[in-house]
Amino acid sequence: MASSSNSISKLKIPTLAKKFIQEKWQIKELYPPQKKAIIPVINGENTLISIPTASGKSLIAYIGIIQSLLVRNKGSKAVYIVPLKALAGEKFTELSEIGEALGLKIGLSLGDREGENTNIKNADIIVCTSEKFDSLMRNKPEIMEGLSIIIADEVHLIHDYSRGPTMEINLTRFLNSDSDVQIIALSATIGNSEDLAKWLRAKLIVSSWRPVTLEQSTLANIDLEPRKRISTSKENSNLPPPRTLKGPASQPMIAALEDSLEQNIQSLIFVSTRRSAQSLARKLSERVIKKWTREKNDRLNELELLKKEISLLGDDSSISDSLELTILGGVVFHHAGLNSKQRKFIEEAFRNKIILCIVATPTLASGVNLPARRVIIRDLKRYENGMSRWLSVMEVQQMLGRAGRPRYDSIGEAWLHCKGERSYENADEISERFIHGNPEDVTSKLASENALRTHILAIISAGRINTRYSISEFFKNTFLGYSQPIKILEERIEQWIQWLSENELITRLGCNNELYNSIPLEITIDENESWNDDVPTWINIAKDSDGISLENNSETISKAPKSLGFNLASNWEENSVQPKASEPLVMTYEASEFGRLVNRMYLDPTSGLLLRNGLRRAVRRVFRSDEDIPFTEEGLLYLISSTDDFMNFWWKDSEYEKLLEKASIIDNELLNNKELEDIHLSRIKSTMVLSDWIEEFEHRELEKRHNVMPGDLRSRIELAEWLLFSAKQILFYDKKFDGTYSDSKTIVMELIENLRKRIRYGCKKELLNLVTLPNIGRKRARDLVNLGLQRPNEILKLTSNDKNKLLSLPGWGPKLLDKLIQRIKKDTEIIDYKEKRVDDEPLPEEK
DNA sequence: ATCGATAGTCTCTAGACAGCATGTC
DNA sequence: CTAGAGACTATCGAT
Repeated sequence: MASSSNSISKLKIPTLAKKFIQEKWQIKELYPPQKKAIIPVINGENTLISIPTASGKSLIAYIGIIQSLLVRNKGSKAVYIVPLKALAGEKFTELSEIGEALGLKIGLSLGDREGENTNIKNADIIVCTSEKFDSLMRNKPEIMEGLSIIIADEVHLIHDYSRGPTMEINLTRFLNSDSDVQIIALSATIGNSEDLAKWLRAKLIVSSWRPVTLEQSTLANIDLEPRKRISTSKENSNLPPPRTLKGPASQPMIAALEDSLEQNIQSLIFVSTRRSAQSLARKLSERVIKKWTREKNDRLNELELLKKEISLLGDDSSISDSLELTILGGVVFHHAGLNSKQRKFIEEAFRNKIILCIVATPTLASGVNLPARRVIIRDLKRYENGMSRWLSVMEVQQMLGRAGRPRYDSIGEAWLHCKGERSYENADEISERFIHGNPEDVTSKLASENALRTHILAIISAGRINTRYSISEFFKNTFLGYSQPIKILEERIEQWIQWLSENELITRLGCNNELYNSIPLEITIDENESWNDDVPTWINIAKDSDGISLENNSETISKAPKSLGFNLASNWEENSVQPKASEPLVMTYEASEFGRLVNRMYLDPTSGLLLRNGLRRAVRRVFRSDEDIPFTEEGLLYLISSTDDFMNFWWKDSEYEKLLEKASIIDNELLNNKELEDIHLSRIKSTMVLSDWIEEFEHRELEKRHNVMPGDLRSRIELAEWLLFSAKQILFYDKKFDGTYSDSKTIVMELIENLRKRIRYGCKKELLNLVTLPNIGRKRARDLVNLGLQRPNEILKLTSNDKNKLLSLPGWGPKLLDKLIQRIKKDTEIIDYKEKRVDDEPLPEEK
C-alpha cells in the first residue's frame, strides 16, 4: 500500500513531517478528497475545502502549515482560527504534537480569563478563536507579522448572525491585492461553495466522500426506513430494507434505545430544548436501570462509580442531581446549562464507552469531536422568534456528521425522527429536505447594524484604512461586497460613519486632496446595479471639487462635495439614523481616544456609549450625593446588562410580579433609560441574579429563585467581568471629571473595581482578600471569615483550636490547610523582605 | 382510601465569542 | 408562512 499514489510517503513535504504523520499518527494514506486538496494547499494557493466532518480536513490544514513554515516561507507564522474555545484546545494539542516533532512553537490565544494565553509572541503557529484573531489584528498587529498562512476552520460560520461578520472581516484583511497570505478555509458542505471560493480567490475542493459509510434513515413512529447511503465508494448501494423497531409504537425513543442496547451501540440523540434533553435522559435511564437490574447486569456497578466521580464536578444544584440520577442508567443529558467540567466529563465517559447514550441540545453538534455509531435527531424543528421552524439542512448535517467513528465503525447510522399524524408522508418530505436536499447558501451578515458599526470603527481605529474611499474599497472585498450590490452597502457604511462621528467615536480630519490622484479614474460599475444617472458619478465630483484642503474644521466638511453618486436614504428602515449628507471620498477619519478605547475593549460602540453616559451620571450622582438618586451597585449591574454585549436572562411569566417589584425598588438607582417592559425586566432579572451571586447565594438557591443553571450563570459572570473592566477603563479615560470632580470619579471607579472582583468570585466585600488565595473560593473564604480572619497573614496566627475547628468543616483537610499556610508564609516573606535600594535614595533636589 | 391511567390545560423554548499596555485613588 | 413536549391537574375507575 505504501506505493499507492495516496501514500503519505509520496508527498512532497519535509521528510520529518512525513515520518511524524506516519509513525506518530499512524496515517499512511490520504483519503481521496485529501489527495485532491493537498495539491493547491502545498502549492500555496488559497483553498476552500468543503467536505463532511471527520473527513480529515485538519490534516490537510496541518500539512499546509508545515509546508508553508518549513519550506515555502521559512520562519513565517501560521494562524489556525477555530469557532469555539473548546476546539482551540483540541487543535492546540494536536499541533503541539506536530510542533514538538518538527521544532515549531505553538501558541494558544483566547479571550483571556484564566491563563489561556500561552506565549504567542514567539509562537510559530497560533491557535485562536475568530474574535481573538480579530482583536489581535486590531490591537496587536505586530504579533501577526510574518504571517504566511491562515486556516479558517468552519468558515460557514460566516452565515451566523452574531459571529459571522467577524470571520468575514478576518478573511477580508487578506484578500487585498498586496496580501501574500495563503488562506485555507475549511467548511462543512454548503450550497454556494463556488461563490465562497470565488470570493476567497481559492481553489475549491468539494466532496461528499466519508471515511465511514453513513446510512441515513427516517424514523416514523417505530418504522425505520433507510433512505440514502454515503459511502467511501458508491452512493445508494445496498440500502437495507426498512424494518420496524421492537418496542412501544408511541415511544420511538424507547424503542430506539432498546434497539441500541440489543446491538450494543452508543447513540447520540439531539433534541431541541434543555427540558426535553433532561426529561428524555431520565426516561431512558429509568428504562435501562429496570432492564439491567432485572438482568443483574454488572455495568450498573460501573455506572455507580461514574456517578460518584461526576458528583464531585458539579456545583450543588438540582441540575447536578438529575445528572447524577440519570448517569446511573448510562444515559445523560448534555446542554449549556451544565458547567464545563461536567460537559467534559460526559464527553470523555462517552468516548470510553461507559455511557450508552447522550441526549443533547445542539451544543454537541458543533463542539469537540465526539462521534457515535448512531445519531438520532428527535426534533427537526425548533422554536425561534415566536415560531417553530425547521432546522437548517446545514445544522442537521452537522449533527448527522457525528455518526460513525472513524477507525472503529464501518458504518454510522443517522435517524431522522418524523412526527405528526401523517408521519409517513412527513418522512418522505423530511427525506427530501434533509437527506436528499442541498444545504443552504451561506450569506453574509455583515450588513447588520452591530457588525457594521463595530467593524467600521475597528478599521478606522487601526489607522491604515482611514479615508471614505479606502473604507469602501475594503468593504468591496468582503463577502458582502462581493455578493451584494454596492449601493446598499455604501448607504449603510455612510450611515454608520456619520453615526460614529456624531457620537464622537471618530473625528473627521478633513479632505485630503492628495488622495485624488490615488483614486482610480475608471470605476467599474456592476451592470446589475442601478445607479442614479442624474447624479454625477462620485469620482467626477471628487475630481472636480478643488480647493479643499486637509483642514480640521467643520466648515470645510460642510462645503465638501457630495461624493458617492447616488441618492442616499432611499429606503431606510424606520428608526434608523439617516445619513444627512454624503461623505466626500477623500474625507479622512481618525478614531477618537474614546473610539480607540471602545475598539480595544472589543465593545460594540453602542455599549461603549451606553457605559460612558451611564458612568457620567454615576459621577454626578456621587458628587451631588442626593439620597433620591443614589449610585449603587445594582444601578451599575443594570447598566452593564443593558449593553448590546451582555446576554440577558429571559424571564418566565411566573417571575413577572417579582421582577416588577424589584424594578420599582431600584428604579431611582438606574443609570440608563428603560426600554420596553420585557427587555427592562430581563435586565432587572440579570441584575437580580448577579446581585444574588455576589451576596453569596448558593447555586441551588439561585436555581430556585431565578431558574438559572450553573452554565448560564458562569457565562454571565464572564460577561459582567469584562464589561465592568471596560466600564472602569472608559471612566478612567473620560477627562470630563478631572479636576474638581476627580474625587467623585475615583469613588465610582473604586466601586466598579470592587464590584468586578465580587462578581468574579461571587462574594461579599469582606472575602476579597482571601478568595485570591489558591484553592480558596468563596465558600472556604467564608469559613475563614467566620473564624474571625480577614487577611491572609492572619491565617498564620491560627490557634490549634481554631485549626481543628476549621478542619472539622466540610471541604477542609489537613493537606489543604498546610499548603495554604506554606503559601502565605512564602508570600509574606517576599513582602517583608525589604532590601535597601540605591534607586530609593532620593536625589538632592527631590521632594 | 389509594393508586394509576387518561385526558385536558398550561407553560415554555439552543448556543457562546470578546479585555488586562498605561495610571488614578 | 411553521409546534409540540413536558409538567401539572382533574377525573374516573380498578384494586
